[in-house]
Amino acid sequence: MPKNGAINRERILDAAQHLVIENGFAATSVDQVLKAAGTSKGAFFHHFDSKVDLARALTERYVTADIGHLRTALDATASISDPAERVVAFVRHFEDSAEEVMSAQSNCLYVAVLTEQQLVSNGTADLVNHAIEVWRKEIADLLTAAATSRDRDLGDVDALADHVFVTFEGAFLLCRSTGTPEHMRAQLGVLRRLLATTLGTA
Amino acid sequence: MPKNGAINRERILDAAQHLVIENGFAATSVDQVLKAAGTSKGAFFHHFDSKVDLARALTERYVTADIGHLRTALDATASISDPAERVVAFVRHFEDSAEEVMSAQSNCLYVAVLTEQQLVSNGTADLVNHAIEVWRKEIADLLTAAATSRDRDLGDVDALADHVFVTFEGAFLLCRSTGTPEHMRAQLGVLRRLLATTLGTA
DNA sequence: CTCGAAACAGACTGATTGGTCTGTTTGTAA
DNA sequence: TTACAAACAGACCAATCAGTCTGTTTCGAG
Repeated sequence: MPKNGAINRERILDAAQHLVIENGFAATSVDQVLKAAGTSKGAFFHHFDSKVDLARALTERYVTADIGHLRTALDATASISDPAERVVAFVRHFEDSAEEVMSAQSNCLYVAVLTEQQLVSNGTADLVNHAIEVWRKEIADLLTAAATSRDRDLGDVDALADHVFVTFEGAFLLCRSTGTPEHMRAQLGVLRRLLATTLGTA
Repeated sequence: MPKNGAINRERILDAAQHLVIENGFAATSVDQVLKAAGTSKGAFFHHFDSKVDLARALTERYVTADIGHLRTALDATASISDPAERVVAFVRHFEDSAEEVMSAQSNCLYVAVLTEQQLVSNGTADLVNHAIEVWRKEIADLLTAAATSRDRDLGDVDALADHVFVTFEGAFLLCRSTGTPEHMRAQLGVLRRLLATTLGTA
């Protein structure tokens, strides 16, 4: 295998991710990406079939990282024996990393992808759906365990689990609009408080 | 004043709003808008200085309607004497209109606007900020009254108030990704349950 | 009826777009 | 060292873009 193309490919993805999160997908031109990545058109279309193929690859990588963050939070709280306490600690884990996340990116790639129907209908949104389903399943398991241990009725557990994703995305937009990244931590704090009260972890 | 231009202007805004919500702002061309509105380039640039000026006008109108929905919900629950009960009824009001909203639009214009940095930095996002602030203030007042009447500590009331906006936007994205508009009602239901528990309205 | 400005219509333009094509460089296996 | 494919560079192209310009229509004031 000649010349390690994977490195350049990653450089393109890095530059593209930054630009797409910042300006949106349609508003980001291939030429802009090339300039930012310091590479050429030949390289780009060698690694990607088209611009929408870039979106696919971008989302694929982002989803993998996203699920990685979920696993990290699950692992970090795995030793907590009380299921309700674990749910609270799980959310608090994200609160603790909120500043770090928001300083690295001013928005979520999912927002940029879901904004454009062409990406939703061509299958790129399916990748986001996968992430949503993984989050839902893992968190629903945590919540079900907590509900059982505290003998509480949480209603629609899947919907409650989805509310974590909803809080993240909504908070991203709130931060973006106000230019105040601190909202992310605050909204995760709201989520934690609400869950703690509901689970009786006062 | 010759020929009622306001009518045609509204037609352009209607067509543009639909296209921008569906495909995003940058992915929507002026020509597409003209075709959908059944008008011409001359008409468009007579009513709008530029394409970004269209975004401004679009957002302005959307914000007005958005705040209108807030007022409607406030009015509809104004007769409820128990402040905590009113908060719950306030959220339930949006639950009841969730299907209607989601059948009319598959996403929120705010998402499309906030996706593109050019619109965030040129002042269009400031219009969204105004809407956010109005919602925050009105809901914070409701929450403060409820907290006082039930003698509860809600923590950061502004952040809790913002969580309504956060839930809306997050739910829009969840619906959009999964193609399941029912998530909107479900997420508002989650929000209502969490607030009811926190306010002690069981 | 006239006249002037607002309200349009649509051909046109220069810049930018995603994508192609030809040619060159690079690394490796034989 | 040669052979070959992957990795890349960049000129090039047709299409589309936002925006301009010239001319026409519409309508209300005088």
